[in-house]
Amino acid sequence: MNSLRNLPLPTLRTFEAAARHQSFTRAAAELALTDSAVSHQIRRLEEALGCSLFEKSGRSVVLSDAGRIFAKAVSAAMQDILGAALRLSDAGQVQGRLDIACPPMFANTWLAKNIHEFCHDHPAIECHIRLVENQRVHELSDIDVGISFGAGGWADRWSTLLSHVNITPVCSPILFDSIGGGLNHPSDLHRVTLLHWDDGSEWRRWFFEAGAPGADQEARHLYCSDLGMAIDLAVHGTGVALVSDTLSGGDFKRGILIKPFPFSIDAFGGWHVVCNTASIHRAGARLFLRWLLTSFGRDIALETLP
Amino acid sequence: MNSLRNLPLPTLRTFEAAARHQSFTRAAAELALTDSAVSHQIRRLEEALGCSLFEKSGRSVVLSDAGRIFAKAVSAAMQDILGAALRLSDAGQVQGRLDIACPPMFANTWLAKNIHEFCHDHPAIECHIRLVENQRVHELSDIDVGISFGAGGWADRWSTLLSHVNITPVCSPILFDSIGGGLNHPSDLHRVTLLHWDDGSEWRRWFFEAGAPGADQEARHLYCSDLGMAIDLAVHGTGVALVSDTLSGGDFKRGILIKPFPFSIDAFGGWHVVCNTASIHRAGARLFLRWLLTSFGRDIALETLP
DNA sequence: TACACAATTGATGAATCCTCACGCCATTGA
DNA sequence: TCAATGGCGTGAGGATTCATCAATTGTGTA
Repeated sequence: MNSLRNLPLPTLRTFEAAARHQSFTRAAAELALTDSAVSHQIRRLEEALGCSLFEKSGRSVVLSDAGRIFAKAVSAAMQDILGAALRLSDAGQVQGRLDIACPPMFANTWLAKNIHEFCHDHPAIECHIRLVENQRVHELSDIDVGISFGAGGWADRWSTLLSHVNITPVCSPILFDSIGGGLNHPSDLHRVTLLHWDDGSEWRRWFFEAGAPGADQEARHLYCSDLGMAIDLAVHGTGVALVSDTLSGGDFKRGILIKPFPFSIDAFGGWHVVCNTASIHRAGARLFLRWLLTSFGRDIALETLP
Repeated sequence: MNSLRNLPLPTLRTFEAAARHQSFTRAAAELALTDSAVSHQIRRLEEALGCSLFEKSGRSVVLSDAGRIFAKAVSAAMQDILGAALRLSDAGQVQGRLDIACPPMFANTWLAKNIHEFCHDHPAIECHIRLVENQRVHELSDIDVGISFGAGGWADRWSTLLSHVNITPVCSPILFDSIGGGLNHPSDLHRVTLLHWDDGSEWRRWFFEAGAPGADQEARHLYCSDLGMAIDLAVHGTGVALVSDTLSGGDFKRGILIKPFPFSIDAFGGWHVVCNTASIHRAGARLFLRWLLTSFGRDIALETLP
């Protein structure tokens, strides 16, 4: 070893984790690798260094003398590098363009209210927010991060849940009053227009959960591509929308919307954040994801980042 | 950047070199890469960190503020890791088997005399020396390092020159005296047996350099696979060998061999060390190469190590 | 004795990395 | 002013490295 020209650097990260955990399995879990990958890497490092870093003890491993010496240096060095990288982030040094896509609904109710925090922390990141149909978030290839309502698990992208949503029917007081006899039972909804912001499955689930027959025949249906639009329609008395009981909290307070039924159901979908696989290694996107997930109290989800 | 899970570590080595030289080209030269590779790596690192590390200044490049901060941390960290790796080497911690192949000649005249140094410095390395025909060094796949006489540039292996060799004809005094009229002119050699340790080209070259016609017709020829064997044959008066004027220095002093002609020629070949491409990343082999090259005063050659 | 756990191995497939060829821009010198 | 040169950037390709899978060994536990 006369220079580190030939030291396989990727193995150092793995070694550091393995040394810290004194276990290949736990290191693999931390790094989102297989046990096998860790084993291979340690072996490569051992060959490069020419000495064994671990010794088998029973069915686990412990650091050898050489391993202990090396682990000390490596973990300190890694810490320093990580520290320096973090300092760059925290100092607002991160720059560049960040393209975000989300449905208008999300922009209106959450992003518009909160994004200033992110912009303040990272003044050199130039955010471009594109308001697109919920479904279209997954079709765009020229965005870094997207927010979308759905069931999760989209192909070719990393994604994680931002928040579950409890949905309940909402309508304007005027509509409520205009219905003879009010809305006392789910089946009363068959006489009003049902506002959909999806393909209709959430309403179907709601009727199922409410123990009432579906409204396929009798009720009128109006479909729109955005949850916010559905709320707007509800506000204007066009019909009853099935929306989050918290996102439109302000409207409830102001008396613009009311909840005719006292219960909510967990929506089939939820708000998810998705990230382009190409962008996920870039600092700007990662910072945004971190901020978003932290804001939603989903710190655990951060650890699933590749 | 929340962890260094996603930091591409190989780029750090490149960045460190580029920052130190303030030049991609010089960094590329140091790391034996192309300019392009360096450029790509820096770009990848910049994307991961989210900030530009270099700024263009005219047709060269200088560290940005962020770059300077990061370079400081990275170079220190790399130094620490390198230092730790070196400490393992120097502490004789390097272990494992090392298979070395060389012709008997080299083993007899040099390796046997000097290998104890290496063994002393690295007691945990188990050296296995295999004496094989010169040519066979390049055929063996189960060796780490080989030493061989030849022109260099063997396929699929790393190799470098250990030392040039000046060759001159040698024979025993008895043979010399037995020739009527002695060996005064190159053409006198046509009356003796020429001892070859190669395919005959070195003798041909010698006759050419000496300005004498070749000896293809008249002289007797004896071929053997080892230079040392040729010397032994010369010592026993079998013929005249064309060998290094230094490797058999002891024999000259003891009067066992004499040099009939006062000049030497630079042999076409030279002693080379070759290294298996699989072994060249292993510490044991690298330490051996370093020791060998340093012993032969070929420190420059170390830098050509991949 | 069977089972679960941890690490290892070899082969295969995927991702990364490097190079090549070209392009760009700034400096140099005729 | 116009090549010529030197240093860096870019996109496509091919080679190396890396990670995974599936099977194996060896150790401890029920």
